[in-house]
Amino acid sequence: MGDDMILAVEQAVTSSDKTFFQLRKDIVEGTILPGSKLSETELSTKYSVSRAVVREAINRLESCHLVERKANVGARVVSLTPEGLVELYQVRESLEGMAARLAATNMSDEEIADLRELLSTHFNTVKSGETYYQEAGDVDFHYRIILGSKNSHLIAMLYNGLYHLIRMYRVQLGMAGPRVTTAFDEHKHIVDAIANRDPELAEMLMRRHIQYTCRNLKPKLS
Amino acid sequence: MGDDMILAVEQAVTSSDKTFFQLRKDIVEGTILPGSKLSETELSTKYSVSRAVVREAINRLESCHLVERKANVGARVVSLTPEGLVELYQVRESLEGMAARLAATNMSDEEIADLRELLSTHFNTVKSGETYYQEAGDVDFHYRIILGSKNSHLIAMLYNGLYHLIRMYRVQLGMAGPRVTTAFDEHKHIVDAIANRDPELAEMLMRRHIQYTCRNLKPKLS
DNA sequence: AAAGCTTAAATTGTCGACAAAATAGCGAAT
DNA sequence: ATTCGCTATTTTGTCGACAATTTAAGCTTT
Repeated sequence: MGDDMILAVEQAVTSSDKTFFQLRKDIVEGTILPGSKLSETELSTKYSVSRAVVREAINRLESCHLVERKANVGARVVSLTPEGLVELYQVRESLEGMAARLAATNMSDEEIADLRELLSTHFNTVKSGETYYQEAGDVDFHYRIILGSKNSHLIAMLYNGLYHLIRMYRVQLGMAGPRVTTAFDEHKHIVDAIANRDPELAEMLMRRHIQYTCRNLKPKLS
Repeated sequence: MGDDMILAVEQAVTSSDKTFFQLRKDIVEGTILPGSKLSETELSTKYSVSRAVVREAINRLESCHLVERKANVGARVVSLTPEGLVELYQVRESLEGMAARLAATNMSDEEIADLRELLSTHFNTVKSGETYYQEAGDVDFHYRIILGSKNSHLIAMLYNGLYHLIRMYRVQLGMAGPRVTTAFDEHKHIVDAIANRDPELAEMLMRRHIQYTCRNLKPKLS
């Protein structure tokens, strides 16, 4: 079970899809470095596809904010900056706060029970010292709450839009920090608020949680 | 001076840009009806461009959430539903609330003064009965605060992503409601909070303002 | 030696044609 | 008459080639 379980729902039907997924993976995981140029001809020979599908893939990457393109010039992988990280987490705080708020109303009792179970599983694996579950568990937790909001725009913006960029920052900063146990407590309080059907509190706790995460990541980049 | 002054910064350099802008305008303003199919060949003959540029334009429209595309099937203009409107305004409340919060910190004194001036101009034109400034004035107000956040992600998501869809709903619902004066008061309070450098209050007032707007729009669609 | 212009190479933008998939239409069987 | 299956048509996906723009190189000039 890898850390890309959240991608399971995406299935590549067309050749352009495959190229898009591959390119996104290479960018997010650092195989293609931030700031590097994406040559259409070069990539088309590398992946053995036409330039048209590479173009389409690059366009989609631009929509994810993973590459920047200038007309008649070309596309480059985005550069990671401390300011960019802060801006990204401000948006994330806003959207995931709203997601938690909505989840407190829209998640079913069963979904909440599943979330609790995930949390306890996560807790046991972390306690037994297997830290490599850490990021996957965290992503899964947040993802379920986003889905629990039942808001398709929210889901699309976070999942198709920002999460890959966030992960790219995480990878470049050398994975997660050491604040596993505190993050676990924060997650638990958020679930409690959702289970108590308290939208205000759920939003506030989620926003604080993300603020803490940002403060934890920020010093690593500068 | 039309209601598309906010688009002034966008300039079409490539043929695909023009097609994208044209298509977006036709969809947002209702020339192409919600739910209708977008045939690539048909559009390519209609706009006298190649199918490739139409494809690229449609892909961009999909990123704006204005069309939905299924592989090997085609693209359709999104359908407008009451649930979709609510979801859209939930996201908008979240993002613009954050924009107001950030604007309270990041807007310069000069920008705030300009905003105040815009508001008084708006007030005078409304008082003199020229209601056709209404929507443009409202959009301009919100747009300046979004820019004032100085957060590029926020700006991109709202401006390139959601505002056209919001406008599409507004057009389909027969333009704005009659709550001009109350909205003006709300705008004024928001500017006051920003001028007082009070992020918490600015966010809260903006969120309430958008909630009211949504409640005002909602009964028209069902 | 440095700056500016001219020309050559490389890259992106656009186009028409072919391949693959899905839809529509027709006919046969129940 | 309806359903199932087959064929034909339409539509999307992919490809290679050409056009337009940008970038790089070389030359001239000061």
